[in-house]
Amino acid sequence: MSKIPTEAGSGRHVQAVQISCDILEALREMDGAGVSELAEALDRSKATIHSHLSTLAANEFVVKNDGVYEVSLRFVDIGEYAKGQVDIYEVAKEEVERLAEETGEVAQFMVEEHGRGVYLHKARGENAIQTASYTGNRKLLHCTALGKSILSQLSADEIDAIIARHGLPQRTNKTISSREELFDELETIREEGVAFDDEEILQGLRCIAAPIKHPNGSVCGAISISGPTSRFKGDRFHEELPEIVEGAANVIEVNATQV
Amino acid sequence: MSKIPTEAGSGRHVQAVQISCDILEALREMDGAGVSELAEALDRSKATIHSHLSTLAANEFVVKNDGVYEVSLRFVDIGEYAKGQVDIYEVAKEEVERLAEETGEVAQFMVEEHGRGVYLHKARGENAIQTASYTGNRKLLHCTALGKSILSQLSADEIDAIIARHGLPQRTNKTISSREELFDELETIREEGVAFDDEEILQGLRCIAAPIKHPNGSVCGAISISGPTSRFKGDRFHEELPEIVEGAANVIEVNATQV
DNA sequence: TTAATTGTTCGCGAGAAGCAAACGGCTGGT
DNA sequence: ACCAGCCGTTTGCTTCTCGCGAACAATTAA
Repeated sequence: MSKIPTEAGSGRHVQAVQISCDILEALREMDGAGVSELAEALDRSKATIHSHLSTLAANEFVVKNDGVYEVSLRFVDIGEYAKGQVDIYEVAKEEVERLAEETGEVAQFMVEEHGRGVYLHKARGENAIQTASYTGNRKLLHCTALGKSILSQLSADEIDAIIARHGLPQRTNKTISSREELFDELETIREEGVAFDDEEILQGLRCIAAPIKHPNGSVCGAISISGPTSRFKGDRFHEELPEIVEGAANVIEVNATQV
Repeated sequence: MSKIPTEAGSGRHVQAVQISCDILEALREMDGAGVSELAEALDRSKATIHSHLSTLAANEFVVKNDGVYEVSLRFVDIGEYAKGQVDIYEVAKEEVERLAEETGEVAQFMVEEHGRGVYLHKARGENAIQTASYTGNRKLLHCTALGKSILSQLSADEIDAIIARHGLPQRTNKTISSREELFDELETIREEGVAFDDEEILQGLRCIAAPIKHPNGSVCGAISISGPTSRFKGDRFHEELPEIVEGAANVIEVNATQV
């Protein structure tokens, strides 16, 4: 019933598939590449890379444009499908739009997968700042308000599994980087119902997030607003905005049950 | 230089990779599945499916939720990246939004890949009807106005390669389904600069599309508006709207060169 | 409790897949 | 124009992978 972050890759491993996965990752990293280039980067023979690329191309996962292989637009198709499979996606999207409009800031929606946070929607209000995150972007959970609000709803075992898998790497000097510190913070979040990010991922950026819960108590995502420290301070930061974000999360919870 | 639709999978084929591709496709088709289910569907042993799923999960291409495997949100990430790699994407997106606003109808943007058309953006105006297409959706080129306007800019060889690969299946009784008919139509499109779809893919649906060309003459996509026959008729259908669509295509061409 | 179904592990043999090397096409340099 | 070098593609060979069957757990149903 509960969503336990599955331990990665027990069972047997198919090497050939691993090579293709590496190729896809490299193609993305390198913004497209040729056979020799990939062979060099992955330390494999040209022949191997070539036959993998052929297979991936036949399945339309890569495409050859002007002699260089690139990841194909088929990922857009499957990605869009995967997004749609998240059952609160539509209502969350609507609420994110509304939240951005209401506050004039950046609003976002995140879900957890593989122990990481995945941004699924972002809307920009009138005064919205530029943020690096984009739809599909995967970030570690401990260093964002969205991530921490999701973590706050998981069991200690689940959290430990995530820490074991990804660690708690430091992003800025304010990033939480010890288990105790994190658990204390999560306790506070549970009490207040809202999570804050005070320049923990980027200097000058503050966020406020609230978890979105299933009727059965499990967490299915989080919603947030982000803005500059210059506008996110005082009562607005500690009272007004948190209330609005919490309200938005609540709206999603209510609307989701009606689907 | 020219973008010749590559003949699918010449070289050698990696069977193991093919199996994983089949699994991904099946998972999407079946909206998630278990090991036994997949083994049944793909006619493979449970052990094989299991080791593939392990590998795919370790690479975060699939995820196990409550005991069923599903395609993961990693596709959203890569898909978003792939979309961004299309160099006219941003300007086309803006223009699609503007076009929808101006006409009140559905506006869309498509590019070609693997001999198919891929919808990359859709915007809905005030009176927009519901259409089945969605971002990432892949459709054959011969049965939409968008697709035909792209085809109209390809060489006969390229078009023949696409026909050989995908055929010209009939969608409605008005769908173009012979090579000659298609080539005649494409000639007309080249003369007029705009393509029409008069219920060729769906009863009651009409579209107008225009190709978007690179300065070097190659086609890099198409833009369209769609609406019901009740509003798409007479002068509006034959004069006003085509002019607007062609103008939009032109705006994209001009803006794209500035990037 | 038993029975049935599903997920997971293991050993083994066939054949798949990765490598090296050679080939052909293209490009750029002189 | 020609050669040199690089890249993509193909082929044969050898090995080790990987797919299968079957046994073993784990989960659910009856």
